[in-house]
Amino acid sequence: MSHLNATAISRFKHLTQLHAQIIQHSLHNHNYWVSLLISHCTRLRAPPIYTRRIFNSTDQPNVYAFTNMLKFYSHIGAHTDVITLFGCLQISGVTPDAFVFPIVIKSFGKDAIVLHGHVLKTGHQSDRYVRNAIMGMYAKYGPICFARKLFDEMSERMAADWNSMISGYWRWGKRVEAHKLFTLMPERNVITWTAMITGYSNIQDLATARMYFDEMQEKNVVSWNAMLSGYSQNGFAEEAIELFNKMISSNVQPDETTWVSVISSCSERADPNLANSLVKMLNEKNVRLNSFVHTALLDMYAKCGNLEAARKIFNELGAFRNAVTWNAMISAYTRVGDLNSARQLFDKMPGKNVVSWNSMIAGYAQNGQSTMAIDIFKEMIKCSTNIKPDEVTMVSVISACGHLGALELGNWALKFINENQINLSISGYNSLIFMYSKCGNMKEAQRIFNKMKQHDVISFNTLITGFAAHGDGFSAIDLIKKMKKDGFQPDRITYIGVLTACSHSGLIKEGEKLFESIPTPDVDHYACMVDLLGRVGKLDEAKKLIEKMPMAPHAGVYGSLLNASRIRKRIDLGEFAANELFKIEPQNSGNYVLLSNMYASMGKWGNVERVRKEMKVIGVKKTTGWSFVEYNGKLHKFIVGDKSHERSDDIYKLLMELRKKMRVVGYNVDKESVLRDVEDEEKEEMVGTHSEKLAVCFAILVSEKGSSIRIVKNLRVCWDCHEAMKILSKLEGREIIVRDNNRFHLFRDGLCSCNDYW
DNA sequence: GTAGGGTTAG
Repeated sequence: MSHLNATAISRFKHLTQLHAQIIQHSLHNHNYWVSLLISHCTRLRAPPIYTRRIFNSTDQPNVYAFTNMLKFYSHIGAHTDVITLFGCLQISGVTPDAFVFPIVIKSFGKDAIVLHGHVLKTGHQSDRYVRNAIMGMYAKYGPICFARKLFDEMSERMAADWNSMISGYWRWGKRVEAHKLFTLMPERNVITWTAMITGYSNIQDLATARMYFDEMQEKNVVSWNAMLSGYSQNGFAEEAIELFNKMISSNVQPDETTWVSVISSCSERADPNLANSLVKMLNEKNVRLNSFVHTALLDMYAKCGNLEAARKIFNELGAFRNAVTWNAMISAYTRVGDLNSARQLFDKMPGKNVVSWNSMIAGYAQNGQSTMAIDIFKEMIKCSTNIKPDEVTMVSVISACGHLGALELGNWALKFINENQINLSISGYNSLIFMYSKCGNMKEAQRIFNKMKQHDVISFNTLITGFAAHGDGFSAIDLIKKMKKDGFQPDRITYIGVLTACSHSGLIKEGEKLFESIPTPDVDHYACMVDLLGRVGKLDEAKKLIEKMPMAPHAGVYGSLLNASRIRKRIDLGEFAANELFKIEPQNSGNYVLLSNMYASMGKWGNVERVRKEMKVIGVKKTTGWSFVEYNGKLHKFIVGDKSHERSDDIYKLLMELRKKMRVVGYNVDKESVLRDVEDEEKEEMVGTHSEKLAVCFAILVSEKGSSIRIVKNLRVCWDCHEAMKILSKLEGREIIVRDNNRFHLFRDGLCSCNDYW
């Protein structure tokens, strides 16, 4: 045994050399050699199974063997193995020494609190490292005041004690205390400074972080990485890349962590050229890449639009794939709208975590598949008991409910949030504001807004857009005033919202004043102004504004003019606008329909016919409209000509009855076309979609008498059905609320709340 | 044996 040489082992660079030694020598009951070999396994990153076999080869491991094995597990982050092995240690009757506790405390995480008493009993608290570990545990997991108490009780402190305390304060958001300790600390080291950089980065104060970075005397690669990741995680991609270049020219060798940060900044920029140059550098330097770097690269390729390269990395990673790798690939697919590929991966993925579910839910929600988003959320809470939805999940779900106008579902989701004590941040509350606005409940939307302790620009924009959809111009104007008073700078969305609100309430003076106040109005703001002028009947001014625009008008500009021309029956301008639209977007059927509706509303059926023929020649297909009603927590969807709904027969029967009833009260059914035969698809197609009639009938069938009827539809409420809803509201004696893409129309007693058809 | 830096989802 004597020729097994400790110095020789410490020079080994490869596991195979170690392996040869182990085979040559019988290691039974030789704890010294076992401990030594395990410590080299740690150094050489040996596989856990291999290392454990060495440990197991001794019948009675002593405290050194245990310590080194624990160290090995701790080093690779196998915390459950540390905990189990510590259990073995206690059972085997070996007395743990002071060396064991810091390792074990770290792996126990917040449960290490149970070890505190243990330590006191064994008297190990006199050991400075054990003391530091206990204090660090309280600093990390709280209560932070316990950590401070231990800190104050220390007669002499190591730098590590100060550093643990400082980063503990940062972790608990106590900037002032962290800073105070920093100034009090007698001998600050590189770790102290790095902790300050990270602290300020995490509260998004990059300027101060950079101040500390520039001021520190001695920097190592970790300090550079701290600054770099501060930039990259807060969206300062330019700064990150600049700092990285500086790092290279300062001759600091980047490590894997560096690459991860830089690559992720490059992903954010989505710049393929930059991506290529980074990959070139990686190849030149011939660096070892771990799975973090690979995943970052995968994400970078995906965000730069190279899905094949991303998938190639994914495939090549094979057994080295982890949950993050899978998630990155899944969202790569959802990002481009390839939900099928995303779903395929998702279904195959082992060990899904909350991010996997969130990616899939958000993927559906952002690609217009709100119903699917909610379905998969239901599946999530049904089949995975160990994965809890978090705020991100709920933001997607709530926003999906908003898009659907599904109030019952939205309330259910909110109840879920409360019952599961999910904390909401600003964006969580913003999604609630969005949902209630979209569901027509502005009171609740406002209540949530007022309840929020902090707002951001999006909070204001969401509520303003809600007011706009409800035609509440005054509230929108009040809100932009409050916004400025609170010190928020309105952005382009804010102005679009307020202008739209003015437009929907006919506030021409206020709108014009606001338009003047926009620092750099863009094409969308011009479109809003054209819409506003059009709605108040100043169509010629609208056309003049278009001619004066400093940029090329887009479809929205002419669309507004066309719509106004239709309402005001200005054939000349309508035809002008329509012709421009046909040039810009020849395949958009909506424009043809608008034009033909204009003709129809003036009884010019010949022209209607002409447009219809033109559509056929060009090959434009009218997109089918759908409407739905939320009933009993379920969404009931209706499409013209589709009779698959279970109550279909009753619905059509009711439609006939209503038609009779109308004749009795004196409406000309054919003229008003309210209940025109839905089988007449050709005419149906020309004058607009009437799926909402089916939806209304369903709602009449299932809802209580006297209650209001709420419908969501995916196309603009057209002239025809607008009239139909007015009449129906009178006939039925109740409110009908229709939400088309972003407008609310409240029909009551034969009138509509909106200003479209004055 | 202690303290500081990393990839994915809204």
